[in-house]
Amino acid sequence: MASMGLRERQKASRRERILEIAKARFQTDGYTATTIEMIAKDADISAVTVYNYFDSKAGLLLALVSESDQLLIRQLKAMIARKPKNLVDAVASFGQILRRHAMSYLTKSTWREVLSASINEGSSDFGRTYLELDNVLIELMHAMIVEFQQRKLIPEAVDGAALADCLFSLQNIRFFQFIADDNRDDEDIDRRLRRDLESLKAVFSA
Amino acid sequence: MASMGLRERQKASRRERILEIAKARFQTDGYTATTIEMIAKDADISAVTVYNYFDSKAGLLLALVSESDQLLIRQLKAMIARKPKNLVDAVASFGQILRRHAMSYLTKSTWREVLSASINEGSSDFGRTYLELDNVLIELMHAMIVEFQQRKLIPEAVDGAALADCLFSLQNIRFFQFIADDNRDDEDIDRRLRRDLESLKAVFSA
DNA sequence: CACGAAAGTTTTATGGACTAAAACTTTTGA
DNA sequence: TCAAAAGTTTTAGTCCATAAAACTTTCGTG
Repeated sequence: MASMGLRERQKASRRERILEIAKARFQTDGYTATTIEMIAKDADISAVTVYNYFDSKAGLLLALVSESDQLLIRQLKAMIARKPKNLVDAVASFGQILRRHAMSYLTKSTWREVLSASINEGSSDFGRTYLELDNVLIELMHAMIVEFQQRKLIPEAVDGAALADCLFSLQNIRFFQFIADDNRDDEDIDRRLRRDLESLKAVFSA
Repeated sequence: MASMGLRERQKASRRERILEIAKARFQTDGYTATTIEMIAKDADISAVTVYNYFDSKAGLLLALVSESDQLLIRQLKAMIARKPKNLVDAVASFGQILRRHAMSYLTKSTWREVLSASINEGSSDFGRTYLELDNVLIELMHAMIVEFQQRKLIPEAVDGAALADCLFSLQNIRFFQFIADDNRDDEDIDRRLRRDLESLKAVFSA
């Protein structure tokens, strides 16, 4: 924006610069091994200034994660546009896209930092950013369900928003479990999520 | 065990002593305000020795949490013995007991420390202890479902173990959300969990 | 354009979690 | 009784995070 004063422009560009440098560092040295001091030195600023822009080291990480969101959202939209045949497949694909996207971006260990910080700092910037992110995904799930309703594969009477929230949450806790355990692979979780949905179908269709 | 040598007995009693002292400190001063140094000083040992017994400050906290488990399990068993009328009520009660028990024991802020550490340290002692804890609860949920099947309220054909895992997980993520947000109260979550189950019933009964 | 206020940055100092290594003490078993 | 094993303490250090004071840059206004 040309309307910004010098101060504002400097602030924005410095923020970008910190993010770029942090990203490079995280990728080459890993999250835990890179220190705030390193990032500050690379950026020719003091460590305290980094804290001026980001709440915490994990906050810096989240800012990077949310950058990758646009891509994830596009992938999910593409999947929805492909009109999955049934709800189980749709939710399973949703989860799979999320997991694969996550793994293409960060290691499980680094994701654990993100998730753990997202719980611990519910009130901070970090927490809020993360919640927004989830809300976007819930919205997508909702859009998907509405499509199913339009195709008459789900009754109109069902509360789409409530269902979206619930199915997203179910998918999300399986994502947590995926991230928490290094020995659990994508297919493992896929099977489990499908089994979840089949079990629910089995109880509630009675 | 009388068969233990002096060394082993000392080790066990010192561990107990640290736990007791930590519990007292956490209760009077709160989790974040108490330092490992304080606990060590109270116990007349060095801070490093505390780390010799527990992986981390959060690990100390978890050891305390798991002490309270026996009570929780008894409450859940009592609820199951009361033969709830339907699955929705049963799962909702399950969640409610968990939340109330949690709140009677620690503040949300302290629970956030527990949960965030449980994700971050999936491999450590901490993570394993926490997983075991969840498994016990899943087993209880399973027992409850088996009862429902015996009472012919759920078809025999349903995979009880899978369903238990799924319903527990759903309940659990709502617990996470309860803990993550100071402004969300027990009833709030109760409504949401019921709505989840009703939505699922609505889709899958078609 | 000059000057004071506002915003932003750096320096300095501090606290606390956690780790590693070396020195020391106690227990144990032969 | 004595040496090895186990456990503890001291010491020293790294890093995250925060606070306060001093300093520099930008901005709006007369």
